[in-house]
Amino acid sequence: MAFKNFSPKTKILPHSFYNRKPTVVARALLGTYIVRKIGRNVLVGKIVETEAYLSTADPAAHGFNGKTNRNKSLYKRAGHAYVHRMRQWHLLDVVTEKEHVPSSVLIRAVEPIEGMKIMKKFRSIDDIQNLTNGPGKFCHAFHITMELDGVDVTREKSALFLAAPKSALPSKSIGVSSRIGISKGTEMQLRFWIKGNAFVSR
DNA sequence: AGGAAGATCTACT
DNA sequence: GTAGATCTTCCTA
Repeated sequence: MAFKNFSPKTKILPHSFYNRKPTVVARALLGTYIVRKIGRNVLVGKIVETEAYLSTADPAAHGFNGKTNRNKSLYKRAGHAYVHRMRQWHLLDVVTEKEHVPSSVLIRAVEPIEGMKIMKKFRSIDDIQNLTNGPGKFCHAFHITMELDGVDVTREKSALFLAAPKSALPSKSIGVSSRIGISKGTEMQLRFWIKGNAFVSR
């Protein structure tokens, strides 16, 4: 597989990376690479915006009212994908903390790194700026569907996994605000993004 | 059964 | 800045 902007030798993020508080993981995920394999094609994006969801202490978290058929992947071990639908869109979380604790980090936006042609095809648009700068748009561009719900993202053979950046992001360059699009838990400062990055959703 | 709610997006003013 | 499209799940609002 030929890459221009991404080395496939980059280290995959292990289970221990995710097995921490969602606030810690949400910050640590900024600048990491998300890799989506579709047949012979590979899409790569750099994560530039995340939100933390805090298990049963957080009224905006999907696990707040307990386990259902829809959110059951949230209760898996850290490092699994939780995919759900929001109207006609899909949204992607990665599960954090230990098994049976429904905390997670929502991937809100990425910067396209590899496979932009395919992303454009999935999105049916040509504007790179508008390809992945929101949680629904990103999942559309990366063809993240319910098939990926519950997938282990710590395995390189999975259709979806995450890889570490070359160098860590200085904490100075991380912006913090309240979360977007929710009606409860809006007072908590749980949204994080890379300051100045053009692919942050707003 | 049926309806409301929901971690969105686009197109309009 | 706001309205409307649109789809699945869950609870009876």
